[in-house]
Amino acid sequence: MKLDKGLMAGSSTMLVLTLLESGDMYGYQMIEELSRRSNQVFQMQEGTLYPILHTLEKGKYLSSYEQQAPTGRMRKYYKLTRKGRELLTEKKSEWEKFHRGVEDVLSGGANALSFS
Amino acid sequence: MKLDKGLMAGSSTMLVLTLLESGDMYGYQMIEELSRRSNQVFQMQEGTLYPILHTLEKGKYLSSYEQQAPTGRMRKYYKLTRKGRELLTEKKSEWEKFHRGVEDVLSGGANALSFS
DNA sequence: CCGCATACCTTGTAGTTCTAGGTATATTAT
DNA sequence: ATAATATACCTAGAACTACAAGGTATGCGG
Repeated sequence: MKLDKGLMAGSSTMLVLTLLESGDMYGYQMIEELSRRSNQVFQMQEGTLYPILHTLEKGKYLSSYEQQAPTGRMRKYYKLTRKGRELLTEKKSEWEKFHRGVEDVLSGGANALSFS
Repeated sequence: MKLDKGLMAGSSTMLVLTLLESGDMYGYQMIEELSRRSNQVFQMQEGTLYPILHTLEKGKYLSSYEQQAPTGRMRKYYKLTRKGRELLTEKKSEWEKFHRGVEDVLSGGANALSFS
């Protein structure tokens, strides 16, 4: 990533699952799509992505199938399973909580004006 | 943390520096204050905080001094240095970029409606 | 034919957090 | 008095995550 890599930890899985929400994709494509959607902020490395995909597949969060590209090359597509969709829901909920927490701290304290 | 610990990676330093922006604090107090400001979302562990403080002090981002509490106990207060303020500015800027990137991906693609 | 983009993969390293301890003092409950 | 709890600091080792850097292979353009 172009950012502090620490920031990515914990959100990579959510980002990958989110991509697959809009349709099956193969690994290389996910890297490009993630870059495109984030305005080039996220440049995920292959060494980051592939292990994530393998772990998610082992855990039955994704399934995969091979398909020949128009060019003739083989591509390995990944598909969200039901379990994967559930995981994504959880991850998004955690992100919301985390995000709100950070914003609260940055703004000097939760509910600073909530009771006014 | 009560959240996926991966999510915290990379933002803990920013959160600690942010706390010190509003005044000198000692470690134990930071943990309580972080919890309070985040509505109990962030429960930083001592094993997380103290190494961060030591690393920041080694890097001259913080200075420290001891002071006796009204109770008689000694407390080690930390203070932001100029270098620390600069680091905080950087960290906040990175957080903004990261945060925007995640939201863009979650919403299905950057600038999806920007050109309409 | 050679270089580049595509497409997949793995190993080892570095960074971060947490667990699980340890030490010590002050307050509160028994 | 004494035991338990809260305060307050610290560290070593385990677990997880991302990356760097390597490898393999195919298709296309010059």
